Amino acid sequence: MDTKTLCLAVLQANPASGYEIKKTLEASPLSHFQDISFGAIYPALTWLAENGLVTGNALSQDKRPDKKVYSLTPRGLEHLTTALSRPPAPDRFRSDFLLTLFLADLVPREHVMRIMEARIADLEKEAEAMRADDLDGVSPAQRFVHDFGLAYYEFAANWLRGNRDRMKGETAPVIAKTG
Amino acid sequence: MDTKTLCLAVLQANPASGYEIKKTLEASPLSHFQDISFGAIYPALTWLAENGLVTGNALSQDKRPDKKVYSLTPRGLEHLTTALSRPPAPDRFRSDFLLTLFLADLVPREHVMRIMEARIADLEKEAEAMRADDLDGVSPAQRFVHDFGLAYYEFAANWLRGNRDRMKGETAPVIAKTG
DNA sequence: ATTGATATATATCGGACTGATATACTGGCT
DNA sequence: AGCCAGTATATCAGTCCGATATATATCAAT
Repeated sequence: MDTKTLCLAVLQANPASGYEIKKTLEASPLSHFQDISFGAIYPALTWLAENGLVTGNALSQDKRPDKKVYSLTPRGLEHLTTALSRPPAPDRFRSDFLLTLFLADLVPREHVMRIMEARIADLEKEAEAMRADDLDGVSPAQRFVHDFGLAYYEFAANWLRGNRDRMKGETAPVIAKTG
Repeated sequence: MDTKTLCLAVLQANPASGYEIKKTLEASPLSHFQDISFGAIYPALTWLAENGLVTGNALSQDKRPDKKVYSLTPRGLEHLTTALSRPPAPDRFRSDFLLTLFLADLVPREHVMRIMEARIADLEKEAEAMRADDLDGVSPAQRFVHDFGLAYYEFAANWLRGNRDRMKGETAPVIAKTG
């Protein structure tokens, strides 16, 4: 989804500022499958406010920088549900790690095995963190997304652990030609 | 990786035109983890040629549009190996499908279950296609990436199949606040 | 006490990338 | 004859990321 829709998705649950939208998303199980940067959030919120999909209240805060808290309007909710009603785009899985493995013969094999170990450790750390997540008061839908994320990290870590020795030997790099 | 490096990665195996670079990547097991558009390839190739990382020969073809075939130079290979020697960026998993599941209460439940079935079917179709891949003459490194891709599709399809009934009931959507 | 790190908060901007579109020719199918 | 798919390059608007700037507050360590 684009940044606008993603902002609406977060605001649908609670009014929030741009900063809070990002932090909320990062704290949610959705963080493993969706991300947005500040550079995209602030222009998106301005656009959404100008077009009546959100309303913004500027809060002069006690001892903090000013905060602009945005709330979803009926039109914003309609935009969101319309977007969710369309068939979702295919998932996108981008991995520089697997690109490096694919071209493993161009770099020292120790380097390849080093990043392999590092990636396995990362995945296990991620899984460990998700197992520690507090799921009280979390809806079944959110739990479903959480559990899929956890299951993925466990799957990936286990698969790499069980297959890493296949990358120990020498190989001959070729990307097959088309036709 | 950026488009330039990805082009070099494909050219490292065989000289190719921009069009062929895209087709080659699409036919490779890497296609599940890396992608590039024509809009990025052609400017990248021009830059790479101007900076001596590739050499380009314009081929006036028999009965086809002209073709510019690019080859890797020693400097290009060096750029590629340097890029591969750096610790790879974290993987990125972007899923509008899981966003829709996360916000399942905002849309009719039948719609949710419909896209669930569709996604499971897609994943199984993808796995089926990969099982049919011809792996003769494919290097162990490429086979590794291929097998991980296949294992992922199988994992995802099986997990969703085993858990989809959890999405059948009603839920109450909330994205937890930070702090 | 002061430095440095971290957190809250918004904003802008260059560079990069996607997706759509334009152009142009070939070949096969109906 | 008409249409779609394939080969081939190129451009462009819209979008997004990552870095940077600005300003303030808190808290730990020196």
